[in-house]
Formats: sequence, structure tokens, C-alpha cells
Amino acid sequence: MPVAARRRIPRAERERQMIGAALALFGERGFDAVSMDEIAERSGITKPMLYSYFGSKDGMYMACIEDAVRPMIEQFRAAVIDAPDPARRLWAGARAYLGWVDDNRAIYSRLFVEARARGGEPAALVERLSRELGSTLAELFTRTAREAGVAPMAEVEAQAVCLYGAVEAMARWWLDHPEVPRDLLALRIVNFAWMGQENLMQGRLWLPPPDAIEER
Amino acid sequence: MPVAARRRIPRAERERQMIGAALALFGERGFDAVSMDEIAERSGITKPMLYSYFGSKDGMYMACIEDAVRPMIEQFRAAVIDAPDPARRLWAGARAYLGWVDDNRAIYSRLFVEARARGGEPAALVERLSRELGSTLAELFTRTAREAGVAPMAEVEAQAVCLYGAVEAMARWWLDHPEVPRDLLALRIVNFAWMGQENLMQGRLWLPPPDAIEER
Amino acid sequence: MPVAARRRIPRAERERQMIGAALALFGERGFDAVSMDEIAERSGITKPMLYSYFGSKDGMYMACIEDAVRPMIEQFRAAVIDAPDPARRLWAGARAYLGWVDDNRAIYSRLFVEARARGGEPAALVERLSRELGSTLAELFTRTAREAGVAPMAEVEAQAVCLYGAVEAMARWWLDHPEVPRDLLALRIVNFAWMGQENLMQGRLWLPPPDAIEER
Amino acid sequence: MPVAARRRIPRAERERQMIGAALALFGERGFDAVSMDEIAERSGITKPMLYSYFGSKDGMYMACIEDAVRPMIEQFRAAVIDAPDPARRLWAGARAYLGWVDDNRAIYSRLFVEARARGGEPAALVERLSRELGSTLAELFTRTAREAGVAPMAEVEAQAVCLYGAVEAMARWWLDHPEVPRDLLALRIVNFAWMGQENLMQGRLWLPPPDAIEER
DNA sequence: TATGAATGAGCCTTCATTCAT
DNA sequence: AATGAATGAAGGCTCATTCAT
Repeated sequence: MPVAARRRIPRAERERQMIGAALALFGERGFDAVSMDEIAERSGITKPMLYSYFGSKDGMYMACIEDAVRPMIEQFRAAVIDAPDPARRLWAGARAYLGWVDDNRAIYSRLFVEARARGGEPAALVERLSRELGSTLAELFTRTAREAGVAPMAEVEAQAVCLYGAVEAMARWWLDHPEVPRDLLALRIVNFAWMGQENLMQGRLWLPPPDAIEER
Repeated sequence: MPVAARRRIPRAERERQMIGAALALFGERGFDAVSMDEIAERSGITKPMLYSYFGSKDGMYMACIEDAVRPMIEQFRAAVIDAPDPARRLWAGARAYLGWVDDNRAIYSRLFVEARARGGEPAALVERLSRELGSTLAELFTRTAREAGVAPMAEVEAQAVCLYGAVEAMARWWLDHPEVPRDLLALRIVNFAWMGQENLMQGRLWLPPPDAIEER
Repeated sequence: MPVAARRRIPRAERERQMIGAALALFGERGFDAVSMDEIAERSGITKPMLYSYFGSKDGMYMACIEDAVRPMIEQFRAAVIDAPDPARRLWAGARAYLGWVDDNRAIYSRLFVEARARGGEPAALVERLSRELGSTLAELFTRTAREAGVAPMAEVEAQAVCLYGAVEAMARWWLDHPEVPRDLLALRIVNFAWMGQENLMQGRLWLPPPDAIEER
Repeated sequence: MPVAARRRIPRAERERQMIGAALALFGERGFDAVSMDEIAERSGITKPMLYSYFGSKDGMYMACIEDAVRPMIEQFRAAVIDAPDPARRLWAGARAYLGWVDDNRAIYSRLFVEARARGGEPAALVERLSRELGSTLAELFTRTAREAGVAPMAEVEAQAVCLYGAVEAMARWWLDHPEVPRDLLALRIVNFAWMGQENLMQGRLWLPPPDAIEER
């Protein structure tokens, strides 16, 4: 009944209202614990409008994810591209990623992790977004390898996966240790990843001793 | 009905029946898509019994998680303790973890990942279990440092977190690339982690150039 | 946009567009399964226009019924009036009716039958239309009786009702047996109705034996 | 909250309660205008019970139809079987059918007619029930033909369809003319159908004049 | 102990209908 | 005259949870 709400509002703005409310709620309590009714009430827009804009609850969820995650990817990309050498690229990337996590703690822990677990289209979206990040990382490693005068290894993807996992774990851990400054975390990540990379780049591989390789 | 068939089934066995059925269902379709009715039907035990044993659906879920994850922790511990030197410890630990993942793909991807995302008590349980793993890892690093004649750094926990994240990421990635043999994954993990660790153990740290440290 | 394309479309044509779309949809899926949104989309005319022309979904439905059934009544009338003798009148009428059913199978089974079942104004309309048909039939019988030199019985209406029921039943049955040729159906109807009528016209009535008439 | 309602009540009785309420409502207002909530309230039983017993609204509807129509079929069969000669069989059958319609006016006009129009499983059920009636009618005709010393015609089914249609039409017409006594209706039906049959049984067929059979 | 039967609550979705422009 | 945007109101269905036996 708010007369103001019935006024016609440009499509884009309405969308922002709805996504804002939904993002907050999903962040607070997770997908299943939030009902479309609540989102409608919180955004001051009626339910049929939500459906008209997003089609379904999953659609709404995906819009939120996209809306929240996309900027992070951009930030990350920008940070990484500008850095002059491998280690600094890592450093910049880690900082960018953690910076976003810092700004979006609730959202991060909910959307990014939960959506993947729920399956369905939202999970596919997150997967797609993750792959975007992953490919950026892979480029990073490939470039590094090339600069080091080493042919890009087939292992590049695996290294990227490990790195991304390490960073995510750090971010998750950070949620429970907010007092640790971001740069310290970034520093640790770089040490973990780069100092290892450095050796790998020189072709030094550890191989398991023969007697350790046997039956599964 | 034959008296024998109606004999009271010992508590432990009942419990195994229920958890078995629930674990299978949760693994197949995830927490939300499984109803208590289904678990009752599949296990052949009536719903009030489920509630009498586990108190709630969350309780049931937690019992499943515990039941599935506990053995993995034991395997991991055993593998790590028996290995003679740092690198091999890593190698053995990674193999043990991945071996369990391999045997429990559905369960792993559902329970371990999903439960964390859902929040609430089950997430807390998973966190607790993860921490058990983490502390084992931390011990690993501490021991390694001591053996290398280096005082255990404050960084030990962070390194463990990174390692665990990298391993989890590898495991998750493995779900989509089942054709890659486990030992290759383990090898990659060791190279990623250990070859980096080796340098760190020698006290060589990378520090960001002064001009890169500034405002957030 | 080209000015020509935007020219005001005469009311009658608009109406035909809307009714065409609505009739097709109602025929395909029935009243309840069709939404005003769909009709708007299919006809390319916006919803408020639909409401401005027909007032409500029921109104729209009634317009469709009228539009579809009216021609049949005309055809039927024309066919019946032209025939020279009673039997041939029946024959012509049955053929006309079945011919229309044949051309409008979907619409017939949906609109004519369904509308009656749904009640409300649309049912009343169908009833009115049916009565028009019925009165034509009654005229038929009356004329026949008079030609036979018999005073029109009070039974005329009842006979018309029976006949109409028989014809409708045949038409309904036809929907499931489309391979039967129309003329065979018409022939059967005539034999059923006329050969009975012939006897009645001669004043031969069957009366139930006295012992069969008692309390209900 | 009625304490009495929470008492455990034998399955059969509960079912009667629910079907009673549903039948009344469906009869009063038709399928679409009745909600499961209303049925629950009127029967004093909660909605989940309705679903546990009948599975869906359609299932509930079908149970009502079956419950209402089955007795009529039995009555009809019994009446027809006991009658000694063809005309009296018709008479008895018509009276039985109309007797049931009389007792179930609301239900008749709604369920029997509406269900057929709605399609889906309920329509299929009505079709099945109608076929039961139809086959009884066909037997009737076949028996009559045999008794008359005539080989049963291929037309038997068509005649049964016509008859059934005529009777239904009469019943429908009766809904609007309740003052007409049942036996008069039955008498009219018999005259319409039997007096025609009599001639057919003697092999006298009307054939359309050659000039009336041409293109469609 | 063990269960069949029962329930309160809530969720996603859709629709006919009408403002505000 | 014509429309995009908005809404109030239900509706069917499912679920976790608990009596009464």
C-alpha cells in the first residue's frame, strides 16, 4: 500500500532494490532459510514483481551471485594485470581477492560456498565464475613460467587449482580470525605459493622414493 | 509373525541401519532434497524411532557426517605418523586423504562441502572435524621444522591452512577429472607444498617491495 | 516506426485478432489452463486492451463461444429449412451439425462441453445457444407432426431433447472414433430417431405394464 | 485443535468424512472453485491428511466420483437384469438412472459432466465408468436383438451411444424442470428409444434418397 | 519399545485484474 | 487509445515434528 512504491520506477533501480534486499538476506541466513516473501517484504516490492524480474527463487539467487562476485573478478584481474613481476602479481592478486572477501564476509561465506554445494543452475553459475578466476590464474602461471625462461608445464592448471584452494582456505580461516591484517595473509600466501614456485621454475621436482610407489 | 524375526535388534545395529540409509540418501541428493519420511522408508525404521535416536534431522545429518569422516581422519593420522621424513609424510597424508575421497566421492562432495555451506550445528561439526585434520597437519609442520633445526614459526598454522585448502581444492577438482590417477595428484600437491616449504625452512622469505605496501 | 504500421486498427479487426488467438488457446488447452497473459501475447495485443474489449476472462470466453457456435446454428438452420420431408430434414440437420463438429473438433470438445460444466455466465450462454438449437429442433418436430396430420403433442419438446442428446453423444463418441465417416453417423442417428418417430407419429405408444408403476 | 479430531479414527471412517465434505463442496461449486483448504476445514481434518489419503486434488476428486457414481451403476445393473422383456428393461433402466440423478442432482451435474470436460485422470475415470454403463446398455440391446430373433447388428454400439445420450440429455433437462415426475421422463425415453428399436428390429431401415448423398 | 496417524506452518508460484503514464 | 508495471489473493503441496496407542 505504500503509495510511493506503486510509482513507476525505472527497471534498473527496481532491480537494485530487490538484489540489495535479497543479497543481504541470503548472506545472513542462506538460501533455504530465506523465503521469497521475506525478500519481497524487505525490498518493499511485491512477490509477483520478483518473479517477473527473476523468474524463480533460483534465478533471484543467481542474480545475487553474479552481482556480488562479478566485481571481485574485475578487481582481481585489474590488480594482477598491472603488476610487473611474478611475485608481485601473486601479491596483488591475493590482496585483491582478500580485499573483496573483507568487504563481503557474510556474502562470501554463503553465496560462493553454499551455491556450489546446492547444485543446479546456481552451482553451474558459480562454477563458471570460478573458472573465470581460474583461467586468470592459469594465465598468471603461464606468463610467469615463460618469463622464467621455462616452457609452460602441463602442471600449470594443477598449480592454479592448488593456489586457488589455498587462498580460499585462507579466506575461510580469516572469517574466524578477523584480527589478522589482510596484508599478513597475503604475505603468507605468497610465501606458500611463490617460494615453492620458484623452485619448481628451476626444474627441481621432488619425486617420491621408489619404495613409496606401490599398490594403491 | 515368527518370534525370531521380531526379536529386538541391538541399538548399535539399528543405528547402523539408519545411518546407512541416511548417508546413501544424503549422498545422492543432498540435505534438503531428502525427507525424513524417505530415510524412514529406506531404512525400514519408523520415523519416531529416528527422532528418538537422533533428535532431529540436523542430528541425523551430523551422525552421518561423523560416521563418514571419522575413518578418514584415522587413516590420515596413521599414514602420516608412520612416514619417516617430511616429504614422505606429506606424500602419505595426501594419498590417504585422496584415497578416502576416492572411496566416498558422492559423500565427500555432498556432506563435507554442503554441510559447511548450510551453517548451523552441522557446519560446526564439520569445522570441528576439519580442525582435527588441521591440527594434525600443524603437528606435521612443527615436527618438520624442528627436524630441520628451525624453530617452529608462528606461521605454522597458516601454512597448514594453505596446505589443507590446496588439498581440498585438488580433491574438488578431481571430482570433475576422475581419470587423473591419485598418485599424480598427490605428487602435484607435494611439489606445490613441499618445494615451497623447503625454501621457507631455510628462512628465505619473499617480501613485497616497499612501494607495493600502501593503503588498502 | 513507419506511420502506416502504427495506424489505428478498426475495432472489428482487433476483435477478430483477439478472439482468434483466444479461441485457438482455449481449444488447445481449456479455459483454466490458459492465462490472459498468453492470450495477450499470442494476439499481440496488450492485456488492458483485452479487458477494455471483453471486461473479464469470462467475457472473453463467452465471445469465443458465441463466435464459434453461431455459424453452426446458422448452418444447421439453413440445412433443415431447405429439406423437403421429415426424414430428410433430420438427415440434413444431423449432417450439418456433425459437419461443424468435424471442422471444430478441438473447439467443440473444449468450449461446448467444458463451458457447460464450469457453470457461471459462460454456461448460461451455452445453454442459451443450445436452446436456440433445441427450438429449431422443436419446430422441426412440430412441422413433421402437422404434416403427418397429427396434432403436435406436448411431447414435442421432450423428443427434441432426446434427439439433441443422442446427436451430442454421437458427436462426442465420434471424437474417439474419427475414422467413422460422417454420413454413417448421420444415418445411424436418423434411424435411431426417425424410425422411432414414425411409430410415435402413428399414435402407437408403449405403456409400462401396470405392475411396473409403483412408488419410487 | 478439536481434541476429538485428534483421536485416532479408523481409516474407513475418516475416508467417509473427507469424501463427504469434498463431495458436497465439489457438488456445490465445481472443481476449480473448491480449494483443498476448504475441504480440510469442512471435514475437520487437516490438509496433510487429505494428501496422505488421496495424494492430490485430482485424486480426491476421483475418489468422490467413484464414490458417487458406483452405486448408480449397481442400481442400474440390478434394475435392468431383473426385468423380463426388452421394453421393461429399458423402462427399469431409465427409472434407475433417473432415480439416481434425482438423489444426486448437484453432484450429477457437476462431477459427471464437469470431470469429463476437464480432462486428465478424472476424465479417464469418468470415461471408464461411462463405459461400464455403456457395456451394460450394449448387452441390453444385444439381448433384445437375440430375443427378437435378429442377429445382433454391428449398430448395437451406436444405438447404445444414442440412447445413453438421450437419457443424459433428459436428465440434464430435468435439472431445469424438476416438477416433471420421473416416471413421465422414463416413459418418454422408452417411447423415443423403444418404438424406434422395434422397427429396426424388423429390419426396416431408412436410407437417404440418392440425391442427398454427395460431396461433404 | 515402537508406530500409524495427525498437524501447524510455510513455501514457491501463478493469475486475474488495474493503476500511472 | 494504449501500455508497461504493479499487486492482492490464493492455491496446491510438502515437511519436520509429535501425539495416542
